[in-house]
Amino acid sequence: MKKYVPLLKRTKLFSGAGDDDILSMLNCLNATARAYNKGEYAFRQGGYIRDLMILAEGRLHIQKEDYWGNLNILNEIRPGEMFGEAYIVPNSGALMNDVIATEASTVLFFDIDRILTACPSACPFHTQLLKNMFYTISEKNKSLVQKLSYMSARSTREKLLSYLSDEAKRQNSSSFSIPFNRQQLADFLSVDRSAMSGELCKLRDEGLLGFHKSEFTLYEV
Amino acid sequence: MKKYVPLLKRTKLFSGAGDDDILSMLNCLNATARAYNKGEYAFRQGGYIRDLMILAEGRLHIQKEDYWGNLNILNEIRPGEMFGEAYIVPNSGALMNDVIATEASTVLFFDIDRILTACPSACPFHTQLLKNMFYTISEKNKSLVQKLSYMSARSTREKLLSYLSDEAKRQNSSSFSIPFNRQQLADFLSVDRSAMSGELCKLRDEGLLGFHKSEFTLYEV
DNA sequence: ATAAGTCTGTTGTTTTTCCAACGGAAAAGG
DNA sequence: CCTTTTCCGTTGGAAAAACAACAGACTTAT
Repeated sequence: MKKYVPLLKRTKLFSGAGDDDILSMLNCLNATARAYNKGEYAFRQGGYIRDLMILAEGRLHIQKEDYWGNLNILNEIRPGEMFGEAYIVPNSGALMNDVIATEASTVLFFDIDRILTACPSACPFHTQLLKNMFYTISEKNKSLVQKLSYMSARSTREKLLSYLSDEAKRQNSSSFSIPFNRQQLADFLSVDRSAMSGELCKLRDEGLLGFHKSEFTLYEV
Repeated sequence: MKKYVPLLKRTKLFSGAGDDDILSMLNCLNATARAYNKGEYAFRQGGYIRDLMILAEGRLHIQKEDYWGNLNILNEIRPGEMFGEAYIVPNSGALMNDVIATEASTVLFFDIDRILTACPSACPFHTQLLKNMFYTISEKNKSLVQKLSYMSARSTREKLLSYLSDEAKRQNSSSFSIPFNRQQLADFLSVDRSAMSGELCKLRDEGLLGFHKSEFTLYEV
């Protein structure tokens, strides 16, 4: 598990921890790792989760397929991100979504009960970890609300503009790249791909933005 | 603050606490209360929050108005529910939403720093409170994802069906009432009211459901 | 290098939603 | 009890999105 220490130091969950802190936490939290191939399902709808997870490397999509087979990407997980925290409440029921590795990925598992039940003496970092976990969930919560605000836009055009301008703000540059291809972006925003593609070109022709593949640039009007 | 103890005992945050626990926590967490009139804004976009809040009585809507004045209800808060947890992360920035009281409401405020920084001896319930808070946020997280799945439906019809069937499941009965009037439901699902109204009647005529005001009944097909 | 497969933009048709407006029913208020 | 306001269903025209299908550019695998 030692090789994950540099990564973990950069995660929000272990923010502020030293190497020693992390090593002792890994032990205290019963950390394990598991690798997934590209395209492999990490979890499926109907399954159960009893751990808190961090993506060490690769990329995961949390997605949902409805009764008629429409696919929707609910969220994208990048290295260092924590996930699964919504399902570790006792009796929270079965998973309602699929988690799929869109690249070869490695996931770290942490025993949730050991996180919430403090080990007073052994881990000096434990209190900070709790704080960090809380902050992380809060931020995720906020980003979910943010996505809800994209989704609540009435038109494809507004969805695109709100998502792209938020992304520009987030990356602190009017030029940025998004982690989706066209189909994935359409699934993320829950719109039709071809209609979205057309709308993107219309926005480009109107001079609001430019793009090449997944690289976008927003222009002042 | 004593009069809120019975309510707080029934909240998720204080689940499992005795009267004494709650009284000492109220003191430890610097709890205060504030009342809002019907229609009054509790918080406005651009403001800042430094407390964790619980709605004691009334009803709040978390809503967002976009540049062109379209109103969207992002969430509804009912008595006993915790809210504001997404904005208490240090440097999390200004509020992006409005919080409005749709009925005369009372809100309880708790000092977040006192929650996260344990007071070892004074409050025996503090550890459990942390656990409860974590569970609560997790559940909220989950319900946000659930709403995202309503929103990701491509048509008004599917949005209605997914929301109503989830609500039936949640209330454990095929007959149930929703906490929205038509306009609010339309805002919640981000669709046009009149179109939604028409779709509802179409669903009724097709025999999938029945309704009277905000009382709905789903029928097997 | 070639072939197979994927990604993206484009077009035309069909379907759905949005919007504005109206009237009746119900609720609220005096 | 009467007036005013809100709520809800309905309609028709305008606008937008969904859908299906296709062709060129680019990737990947052999």
